[in-house]
Amino acid sequence: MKGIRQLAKHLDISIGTVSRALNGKADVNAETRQRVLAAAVELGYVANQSGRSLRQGTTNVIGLMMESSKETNENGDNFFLGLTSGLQSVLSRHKLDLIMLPCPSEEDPTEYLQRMVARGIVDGMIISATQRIDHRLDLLSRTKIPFVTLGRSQSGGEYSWVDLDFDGVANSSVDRLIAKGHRRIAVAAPSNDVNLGYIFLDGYRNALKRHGIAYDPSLVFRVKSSEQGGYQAAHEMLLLDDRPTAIILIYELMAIGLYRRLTEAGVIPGRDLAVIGFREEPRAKFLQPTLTCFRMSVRDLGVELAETLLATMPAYASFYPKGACNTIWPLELVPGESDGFERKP
Amino acid sequence: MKGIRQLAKHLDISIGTVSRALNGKADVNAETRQRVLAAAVELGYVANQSGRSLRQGTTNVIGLMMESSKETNENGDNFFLGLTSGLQSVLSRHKLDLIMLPCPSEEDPTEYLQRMVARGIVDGMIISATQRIDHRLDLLSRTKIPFVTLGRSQSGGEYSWVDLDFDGVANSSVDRLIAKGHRRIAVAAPSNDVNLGYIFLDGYRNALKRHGIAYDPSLVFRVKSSEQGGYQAAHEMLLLDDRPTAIILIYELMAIGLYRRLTEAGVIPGRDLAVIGFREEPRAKFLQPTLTCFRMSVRDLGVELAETLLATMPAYASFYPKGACNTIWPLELVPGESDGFERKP
DNA sequence: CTGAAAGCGCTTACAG
DNA sequence: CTGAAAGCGCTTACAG
Repeated sequence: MKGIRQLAKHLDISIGTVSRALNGKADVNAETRQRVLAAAVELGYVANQSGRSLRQGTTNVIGLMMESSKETNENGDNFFLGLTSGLQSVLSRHKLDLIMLPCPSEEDPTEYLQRMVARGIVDGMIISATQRIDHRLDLLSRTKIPFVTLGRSQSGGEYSWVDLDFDGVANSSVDRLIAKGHRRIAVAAPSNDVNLGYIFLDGYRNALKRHGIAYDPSLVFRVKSSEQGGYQAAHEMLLLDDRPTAIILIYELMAIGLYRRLTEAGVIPGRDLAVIGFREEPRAKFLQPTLTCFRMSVRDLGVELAETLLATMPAYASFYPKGACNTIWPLELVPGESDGFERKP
Repeated sequence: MKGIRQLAKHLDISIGTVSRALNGKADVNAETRQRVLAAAVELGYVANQSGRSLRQGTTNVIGLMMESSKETNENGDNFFLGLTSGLQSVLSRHKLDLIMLPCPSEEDPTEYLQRMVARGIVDGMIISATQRIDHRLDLLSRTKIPFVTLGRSQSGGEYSWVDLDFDGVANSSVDRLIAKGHRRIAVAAPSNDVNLGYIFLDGYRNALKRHGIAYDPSLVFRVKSSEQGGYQAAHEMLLLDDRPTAIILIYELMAIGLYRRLTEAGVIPGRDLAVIGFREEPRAKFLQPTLTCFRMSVRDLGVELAETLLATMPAYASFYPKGACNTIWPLELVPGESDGFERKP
């Protein structure tokens, strides 16, 4: 005999009372509750999750799906570890636990998610790195499991999401560069189908149009979201006959590789080429000249994501009355020296 | 009605047969099995995990505990993301899933682990960043849940572990520096109670003794395992009257901060000070002069960890006959320019 | 080869 | 305030 039965026997009361005492139900004698609580600590009893879940239909666990692609791994993206801190600060208020579900790169993400959801180990899901077409969202909508995404998508119908303000970054970058006299402004965008690339490029094209500058596809470098991708973008740019005078990067680590390739070619950022990076990143802090980039709090983003998710879960919605919602997460420009020069006409 | 009951009704057979067919039991008519499998796919049926776990007493899930300290987050340690790839490649052979359990920094790690284990959501645990005294290991030993650690500890009694060869790194670093004429060799070691610091320092002291050099405590800088820690170590070193001529770092990102502080002071690595870094790291690749460091495959380490864990689990031990074991994981020296000069006597 | 039944550990109406 | 009992969804001896 083990579990709650053993504890009940040890206390010589019924398992029902033990359960009620442990779960903080009101209709338990104060003294009984104390005895139960004390015995639970003494014997190290914690309710078996499978038993609870089966009975209650909930697990009190929120899942964060991560695609651990080779690319992500090698570049050491600290984004997820930062997010968890903010997520947990909210979830812990409600005694919810966070688990990270790393999808193997060989496995189809939708099938992996399907399996995880069907097994019933989570009450809600957080999905990141949304693709433009992302069947995971269709799956979650169909299954009716509460979820929130970090990033928009064309899939999944109506749902709650939080996304970075890529449009804002594109606009303020272009405006800033044009104010300094630039007309040929390049972009290094992700080569995969992640949705943020599309949003950013839309913003970029609109911003150019606003300034009456024609869109030139040869100035859009589609590269990996990595340091290597930045190197590649610089490499391709240097091969152009009519080089751009400025470049905007859409991934934080690109700047490192870009600087390296530029340095090899004797092109100095901030003097020969204006560079605006994406998210401010500790690893890019050492760059010389300092990088103009955008600041945001990853932890606060985690808070926002968690609250948005809970708002869609019936059991917690009363705490977060905003309900289902879509949030554009702002980024703040941090001026550096990398785009500090005026372009002479 | 839902779950297996619904599926059985749809097929007009008993739930027992459905279960046996789905679980690949031998005593099922081939045609029946086909029908069941087809229907499961069609209706998107996957067995509820809580139901299975409760009945079987296993969850087919392996947990990887991570302490998401602020320090780790901000430094973007890609180590864990790299590990998961290797871990999963082994676990997936046995249809085991990996989940990452991020312990909030506010919470006591042992209590967090206790809760996760008692809930019964994992069949086995992987513990990293072992402390010299680490109550998590005592807990796991007591609970008799299969586990493996990345890193040794004085706690927990007999158990399986894999650990990097810190002693080897210390020895070959010291030997190498001494061969180049250095006598005053400093070390930047972690300031927290993580066990690897102790092991490394033991190796360092023994290596010095082997060469007849007295141990000088003022040459051991205890700093954070981060870029900032490297900066701090360099800073403290520069304040010394009798400066060392060489320094060994025990964390990969320290090199970045160290270089920065040295550069600020006009001290050139590889000319004025010999530097040996720890693990080879993409983010430190850009350093000039190139860093002498040690190479290892994080993915293969994950493979080793997973196989070591499975060897201790009765259900899988037959596949990994090595049984419980302790492995010292080798690192290979990668010569760079940072310690390339001969020290003049 | 299949079905009927027990039971994994819990929580929660229900009765007292 | 407490106990007895049902039942969450599954797997697995057991009987046929």
